[in-house]
Amino acid sequence: MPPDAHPLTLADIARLAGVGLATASRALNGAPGVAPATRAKVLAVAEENAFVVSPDASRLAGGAQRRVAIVVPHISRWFFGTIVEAMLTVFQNADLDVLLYHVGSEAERHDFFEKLPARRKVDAVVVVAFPVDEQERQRIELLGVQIVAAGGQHAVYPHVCIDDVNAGRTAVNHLIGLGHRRIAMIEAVDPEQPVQPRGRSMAFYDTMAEADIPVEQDLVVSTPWGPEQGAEAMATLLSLPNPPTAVYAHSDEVAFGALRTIRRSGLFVPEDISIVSIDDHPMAALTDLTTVHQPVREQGIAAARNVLTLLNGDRPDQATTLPTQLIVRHSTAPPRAATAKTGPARR
Amino acid sequence: MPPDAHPLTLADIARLAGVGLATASRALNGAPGVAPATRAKVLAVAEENAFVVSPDASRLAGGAQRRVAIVVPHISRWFFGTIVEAMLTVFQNADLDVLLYHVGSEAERHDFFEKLPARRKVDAVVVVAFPVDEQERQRIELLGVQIVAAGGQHAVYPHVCIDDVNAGRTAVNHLIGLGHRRIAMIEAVDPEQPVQPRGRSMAFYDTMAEADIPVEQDLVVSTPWGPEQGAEAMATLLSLPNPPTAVYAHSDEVAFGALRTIRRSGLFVPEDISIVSIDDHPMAALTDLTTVHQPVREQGIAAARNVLTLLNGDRPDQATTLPTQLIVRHSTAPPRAATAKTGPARR
DNA sequence: CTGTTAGCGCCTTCAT
DNA sequence: ATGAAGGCGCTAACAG
Repeated sequence: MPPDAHPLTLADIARLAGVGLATASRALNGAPGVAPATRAKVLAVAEENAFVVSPDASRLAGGAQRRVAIVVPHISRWFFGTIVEAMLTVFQNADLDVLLYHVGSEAERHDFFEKLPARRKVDAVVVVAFPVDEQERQRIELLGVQIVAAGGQHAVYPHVCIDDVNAGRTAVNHLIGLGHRRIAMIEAVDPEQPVQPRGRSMAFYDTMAEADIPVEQDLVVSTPWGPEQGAEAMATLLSLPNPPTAVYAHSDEVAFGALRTIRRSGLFVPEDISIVSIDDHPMAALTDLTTVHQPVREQGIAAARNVLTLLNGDRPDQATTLPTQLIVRHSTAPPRAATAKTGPARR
Repeated sequence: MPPDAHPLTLADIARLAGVGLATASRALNGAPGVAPATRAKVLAVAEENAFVVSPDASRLAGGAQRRVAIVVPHISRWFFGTIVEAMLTVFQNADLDVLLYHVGSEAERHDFFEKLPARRKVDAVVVVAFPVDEQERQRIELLGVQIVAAGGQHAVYPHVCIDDVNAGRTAVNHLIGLGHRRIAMIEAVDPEQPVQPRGRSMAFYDTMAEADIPVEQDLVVSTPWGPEQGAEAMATLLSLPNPPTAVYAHSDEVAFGALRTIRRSGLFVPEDISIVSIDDHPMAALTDLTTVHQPVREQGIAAARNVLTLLNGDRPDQATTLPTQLIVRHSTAPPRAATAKTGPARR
């Protein structure tokens, strides 16, 4: 069949199905008030001709657009890529088009909130792992656009995330349980973000306090996210007069860098130094890194479902917190018998 | 200022600027035939009110949509995420909206080519690293949608890629130059794709032939992409009666798995066995993996620029091949002196 | 150079 | 349950 250079319009479908324009529209949109037989006929004709309603015209005329926006900071990183991939799957199954916006910097993010709502390009927006300030949120919601968060922090709109504090506590407690006391933390920060999530850091201070272990400020080092940065941070830690026996890193990717530094220094993991982090990146298994697993795909799926619910007119759960789980591999062990620390060396 | 629940329209801007509707339209679109002063005035008013033309209405009325589609197989993987991130940056700077489609399976891909053109949702589509068959291409081009490829193979539409054969040859020659003869290949394939890129495999056979080294079929193993798969493939290789002294892997991620298997077997890299691959994944540096670097961001940027050129009415280069480069780290070394077992076991 | 006038493809009352 | 008519916000001829 010769491909028609001119895509069919709703009018064509209506004619082919032998019904009126309005009826065809109602049928395609699943609107009520169409005889089942009529609807089936229209749907069949549409199917045959690979016809899909034009989202552009549809929304111009006041309908929904079946289009959502995903706003993400660093899509090339595993966490973000995975969560986006999961959401895409859900959205595509629901026949929603996805507009992707990358907001690495403050400026880009400002730009996004400036331009998107201005034209109602989408029915909903999903922000991945970054905060939206109250002004931005109001601006966008006033325009009737729904907002949902994935993989971030608590918020006033529906969001799905993990409990960072809890994950961090699990990691640190694992180290403490092994008998470590000189525990360092490599804090990962995003220099581009005006406000940093604090959960994973708080977890450290809280857990240490509960165990009555004073934290030395030298043992806490902040660094931008990334393996190279993790490597440097670890170098700083190792150059201390009295280095730590264990390290808690905010993220696996930071830990990977730290691991390299440790090994290049001629030290062994976990014999000389233990390391634990959060995420369970695919490379963690290959590196034998003990870490706290977080369900990434699941967060994306849940967030996408929230959008579907919202678009469906229902109210999704305000907060969804997915469970994390400690995965013990071989990067952690009791500290070298310092003096007489008879820790319960399970594992 | 109280955000207007009703976004301004072109008519509003025209009125505020004291000009006619058409003039405002022309001014905003950079169309010719507008007095500089008038244009400035319109632009100023638009700026003040954060007004942006509605792509939906614009395209409905026959204008461009300033919207492009990116079609990508596995966005959660480093290569794809990075290339998409690069393209996004370029597109956002050009004020183009990006529609993202994930096509993991054949079915999804079919779906894409079925529905997208049907409604002219975009001005152009970029396919990332997967082939488009002739029928699909024609279908889409007949509808006036431009098509461009990134990170894939040669094609009839503008494409940017690396020379896979050349990259592979570089890798294999490195091994041969070191003195290896029992060289294995771990071939990565995508079970979902009907047709596999052959460049990296051909490179192996060609280079071996040129060096007059017969390739034993046992030393070639195919596996789906992925670290775990690479690990298994390596296990197969190691269980051979006469294992290879060097391995050429199609991709770093596969090599990572292979590395683990080797080390878990108690063997040392590169003393006992050398390994080289292609990509230069960020973890390659951390793993001391010798690899052939390919410029990923650059491929994305070039492809995006091609789209801009096309949208601008010009013809971009039909083929852009970006250079690759061997990065020698510490996963490759001359083979152990065949008989004597005098390994300098550094590390 | 600038304003006026048709639609673009669709959804929505409003009738029938 | 269905058809007819108006208009969504904008661009592309046309006039002036």
